[in-house]
Amino acid sequence: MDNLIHDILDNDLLFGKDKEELIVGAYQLSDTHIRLFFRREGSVLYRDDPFYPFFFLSEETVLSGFVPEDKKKFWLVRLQGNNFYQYLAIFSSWKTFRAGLDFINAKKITTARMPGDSGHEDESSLTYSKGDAVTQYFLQTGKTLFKGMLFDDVHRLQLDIETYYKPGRRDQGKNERFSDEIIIVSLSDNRGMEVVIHSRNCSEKELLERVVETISRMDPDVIEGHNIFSFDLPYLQRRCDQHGVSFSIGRDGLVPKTYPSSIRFAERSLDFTFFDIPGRHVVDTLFLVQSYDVSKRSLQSYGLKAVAKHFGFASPHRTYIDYEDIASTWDTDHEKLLAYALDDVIETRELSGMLSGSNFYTAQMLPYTYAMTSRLGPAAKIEALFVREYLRQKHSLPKPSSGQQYMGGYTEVFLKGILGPVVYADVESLYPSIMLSYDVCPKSDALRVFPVVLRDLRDLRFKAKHLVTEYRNGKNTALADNFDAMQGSFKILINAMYGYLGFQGGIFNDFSEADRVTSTGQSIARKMIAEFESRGCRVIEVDTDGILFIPPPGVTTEEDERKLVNEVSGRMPDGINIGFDGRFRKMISYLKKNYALLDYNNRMTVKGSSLSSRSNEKFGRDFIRKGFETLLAENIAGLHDLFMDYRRKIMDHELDIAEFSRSETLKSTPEQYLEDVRAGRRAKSITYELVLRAGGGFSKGDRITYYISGSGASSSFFDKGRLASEWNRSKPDENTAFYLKRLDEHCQKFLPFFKPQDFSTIFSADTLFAFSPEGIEIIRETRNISPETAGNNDIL
DNA sequence: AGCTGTGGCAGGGAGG
DNA sequence: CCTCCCTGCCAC
Repeated sequence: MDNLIHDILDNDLLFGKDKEELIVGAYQLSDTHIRLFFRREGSVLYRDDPFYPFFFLSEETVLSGFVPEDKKKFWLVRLQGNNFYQYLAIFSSWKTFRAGLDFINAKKITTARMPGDSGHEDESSLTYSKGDAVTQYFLQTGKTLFKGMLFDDVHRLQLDIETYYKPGRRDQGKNERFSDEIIIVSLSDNRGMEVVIHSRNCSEKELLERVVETISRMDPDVIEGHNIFSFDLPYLQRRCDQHGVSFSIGRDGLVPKTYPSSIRFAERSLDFTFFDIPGRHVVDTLFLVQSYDVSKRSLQSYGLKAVAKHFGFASPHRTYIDYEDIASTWDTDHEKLLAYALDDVIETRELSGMLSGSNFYTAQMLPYTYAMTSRLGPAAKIEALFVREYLRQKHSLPKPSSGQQYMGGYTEVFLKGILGPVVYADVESLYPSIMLSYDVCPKSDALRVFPVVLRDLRDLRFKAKHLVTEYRNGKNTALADNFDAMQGSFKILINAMYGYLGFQGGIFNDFSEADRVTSTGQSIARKMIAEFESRGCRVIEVDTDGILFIPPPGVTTEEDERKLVNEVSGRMPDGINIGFDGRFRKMISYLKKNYALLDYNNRMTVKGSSLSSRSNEKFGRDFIRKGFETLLAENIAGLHDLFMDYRRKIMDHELDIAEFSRSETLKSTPEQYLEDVRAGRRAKSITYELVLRAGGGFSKGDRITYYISGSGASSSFFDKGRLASEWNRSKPDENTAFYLKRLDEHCQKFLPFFKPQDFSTIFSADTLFAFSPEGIEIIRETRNISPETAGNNDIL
């Protein structure tokens, strides 16, 4: 158990099919044998067998911990995958894959189960075939795990297509979208190859043939693209079909298999068609970006160009062409379009290089392929680590417990208003630290794997981080980056372990342990508050593991502040450390989880859904931001001017569609929405009504950008939505009354900082008298009276 | 086909 | 008007 993770790294456990009687997992024991785990009558048995595709029964072993009469207590592994044979033919690298093939050929094995078999009939009903079919099937199902390899050593190819867009056609709906011709396919790889194949001098059919030939010749391990599952691959496949070109981009000339799949990012989920390319892994960088944004929440758009700019690897000489202009650019300046297409794949390469590394190293720890790992959520990965260790120790697995978690983080605002100076301190890795220091372990974890995995992951991360520093100092950037990606993969798993405890479907879930983690977190937060207060700090806000406070008068320099934080950190329980995490000149404290911070370089950051949300109109976000800056500068006349400026722009239709449109993500299918509305399960909504009226062309996961049209501030607007693309600058029909109402709603954010009378003077257009800030005072500080605090006051 | 958690705010439809 | 409830988005 000491070397759990290393053991995991050295063995391949692969999951099988989720059916009643069959194989639930397998190790690759050696080049010639695998160990198969299978279940029968409630228990898990295993046997060691010669290599797939043949296996013979040897002795069966019952796993420990299983109580046959107590079926409720133990359950067998919850399985993944759609065809366990597919998973059995997974090898550590393409080299061992070839060795397996040679093994089959050397032994002259001529029978195998064929693709399409459901795989769970009894032996007598199996379909066997001869000769080449074995080889074919072997290849068809083959995947590599990249055990022990460095990310840089794997051959990754990036792919992007451009189509000749005929205006008006795409808007007809999804079914029409394959009618455009492919004019450019750009390819690059991580070994410096960059090519653009285009149809300037050849037919589309010849273009497609060259693409298939090029990919086969390059023979990459991984194919990457931005939105590749929903656009590039299905498009290429469709056009190949139409031209009678074999879409054989898999290894050994095999064609991809497709099946519908879906992926979830926090609260949103989206459907896509998964492309399983034999012998290769497909990675969609759009998924990587969205997954990244779940924790960072820093991206405005998930489009390739926007992301490249955000991360700072967009070339300053990069060619930009609007979507609608692709066809005309192709006609007038095709060299420019070729440059544009090449920039796309180069940016995809950069993006993947930055975000893929941690998935790559996670895959080396898990019984999932690299492509699978890059699409899986964190809970599945955690569970896989546990299941793998249980099967290795030949122990049966528990069943998920039912119930729910009751507690979460502690959040409180003590002071509101305009405050400063401010220090931000936070408990380092609060939940993982608690789980380690307070010996948290699910009650169903009979082997007590949970704390061991957590500790090992932490130690491994520490070692990996150490290596990053070492290689950075030694100027070995490539190796440093690799180890940075590796420590990142450990970090993701460490942070996911708490969430897993409260996960309904987790077989090792334990809601009371999850509650123990959060309630311990709450008392640590309270202790932290008390310690800072007793040193003369005035606490502004606490949220879960972080605290914002005004240091006492004597503490003025950063050094003083750090010393203070250190002192409090020393007073915390063993294993719990508080770190200094920033200092600010001023802060606007508005509500829980909603505030603005002004640093010592006078840069302001705004946090919270009520102050800066992507679902708000851009003009509203700008108004609040500028308003807060003005407020921090205590410029009252400036606030009034700002309000008047926006009011005039709205009334004179001076705002551009980008400033007053709103965007929302479709979280269910339009059909599901209709169904729910009919059943009275949900109310009507502008976005879905809009999509239904547009008649197709939109699906789950799409972002709808719309505005409110018409006139009059009626009480409901669900039928007044228009797509942003329908807006006409020369005939602006946005609903002025609605947007003035929205402006007023945004003004409400400034209400707490003024007396009611002053507030209405500043944010009104009364022209009877010229506006004067005379006599208006900013309310600098309000003590927040929460129910809890109010109770304490009564006692006092 | 696969799935990490709670806490908090805003907006809008529905119905009294 | 108001409250209730749902959805969407965000902090941690």
